[in-house]
Amino acid sequence: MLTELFLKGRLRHDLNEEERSALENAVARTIEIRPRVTLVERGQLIQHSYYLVQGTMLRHIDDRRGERQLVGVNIPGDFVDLHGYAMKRLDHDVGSLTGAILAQISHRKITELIDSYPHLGRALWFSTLLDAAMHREWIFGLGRLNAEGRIAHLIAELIERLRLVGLYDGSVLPIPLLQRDYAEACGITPVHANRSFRTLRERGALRPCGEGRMEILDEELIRRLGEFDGSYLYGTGELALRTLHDR
Amino acid sequence: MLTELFLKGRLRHDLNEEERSALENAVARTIEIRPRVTLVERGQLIQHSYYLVQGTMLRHIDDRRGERQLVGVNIPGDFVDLHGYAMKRLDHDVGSLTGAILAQISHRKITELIDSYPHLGRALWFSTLLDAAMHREWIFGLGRLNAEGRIAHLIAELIERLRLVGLYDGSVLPIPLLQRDYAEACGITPVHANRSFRTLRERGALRPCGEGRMEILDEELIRRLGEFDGSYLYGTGELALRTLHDR
DNA sequence: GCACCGCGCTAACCTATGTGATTGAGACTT
DNA sequence: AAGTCTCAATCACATAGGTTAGCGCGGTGC
Repeated sequence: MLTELFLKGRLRHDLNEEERSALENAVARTIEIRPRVTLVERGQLIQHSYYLVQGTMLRHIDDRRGERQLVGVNIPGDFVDLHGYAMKRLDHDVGSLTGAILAQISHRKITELIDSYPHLGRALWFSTLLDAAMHREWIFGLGRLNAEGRIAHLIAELIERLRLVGLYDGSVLPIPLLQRDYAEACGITPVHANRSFRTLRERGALRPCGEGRMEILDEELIRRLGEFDGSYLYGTGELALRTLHDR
Repeated sequence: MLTELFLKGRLRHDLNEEERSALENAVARTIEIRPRVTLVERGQLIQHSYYLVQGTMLRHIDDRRGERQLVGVNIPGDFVDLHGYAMKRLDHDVGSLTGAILAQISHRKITELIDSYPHLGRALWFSTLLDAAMHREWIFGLGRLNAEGRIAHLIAELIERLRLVGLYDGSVLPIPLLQRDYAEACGITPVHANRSFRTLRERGALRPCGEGRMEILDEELIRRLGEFDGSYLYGTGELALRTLHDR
């Protein structure tokens, strides 16, 4: 099943079988793309959205000088541009970090899904609001943490999100971000990202383990340095749904 | 009419009379609150959302040490916590900057609205995605601009948003943010916010004009310093809807 | 086999921003 | 009238992070 990870660990148990298979059947086709290619460009009129089945995608805004600011990272189970459904044009670019497999769903189908399954509609809405919650947390990190904390926060978030969808093995962060990518996400220079990774290494928090991946040695420390509290991911914790969604 | 500013300058002409009056009739009551009070607290279970009729509201995340990071500013025409409809608990606090008037709409009513007027449902969704687009732009600003640029970007955004809803008179920014508020929004210290305002003043970009308000002397300069391009507000410009929304 | 290139890594130096303290104006209390 | 706040405005000093340059390693192309 392509969409089995959608909202996994979140509203999962709140989507019934009918809704889930309707979502599954809405997929027009799957596409496979290579690493570091652009999937959706800012400003382009879109009629489909993409659900990420495998791989990692990056979302970014570029400034005049071509400097890139990451505004989001997507992992399997995420829609990468569902907000494009209501917006029709994105304000940012979406591209692959690794090779990736995506399921394409037309906006027409999404309208049908929402009309037929109002609760699924709210789940789709919810998933775009999760993005917004992550954005807010990134704003917090950029505004209040130093470089080391920002990197730690990002890593802690990725670990937690991977864990929610069952893709974290407890030791290796399976996302091959370059130090440049961390720099572009954290609003620092690659040189300073390197410095920060050195101190993280020296503290025994993590170490590189080839192919751009990180071995996580002390997740608790990473969370502390990043002042990370994952409740904003609405998986577990104080913000998660504790009662059945109002259907 | 309470909700006349909702999506004004955006999808406005895309809401028909029936939808608009349905929204208007969904308002249970209006409340008035005083300056600098909390309206919705992080984590609290909510059953209503609030639409801002008058005044300015601030949304913020606080860290362990009580340091506050603003994650959004709301002006009349905005829902301040519509995302609470799908999330049930907010990941951040919402409070007033000035005295404010808000229209309360119960989540039950919102469900009815969406079920009866699918297009209005998408408009509501769209409005929460506008928030997300602003979040992304703030991430960009925090990541890529220096202190002066961040302040300029924030001011340029506020001007543009006020203009879209017809609340900008072309010269005074009618939002009495303190320098501390700018600092909390821009991830800098109040001392540095003060320095940055001095250089903005010296450049002839703006000047304070009492009650915490700013007189805008050179909007073009402010936009340039903040690398501001308002298309992400989906009002005018390359991202705005140019065709009728798919109903 | 050699040249190249991207990436991680480091050092020396410079600058933007943080820190801590002080001052004065205006509003509000008592 | 005196005391107390809060906020804008500074200053002197400390430091996180930017800049520029360079090195080595591994992959890739010729």
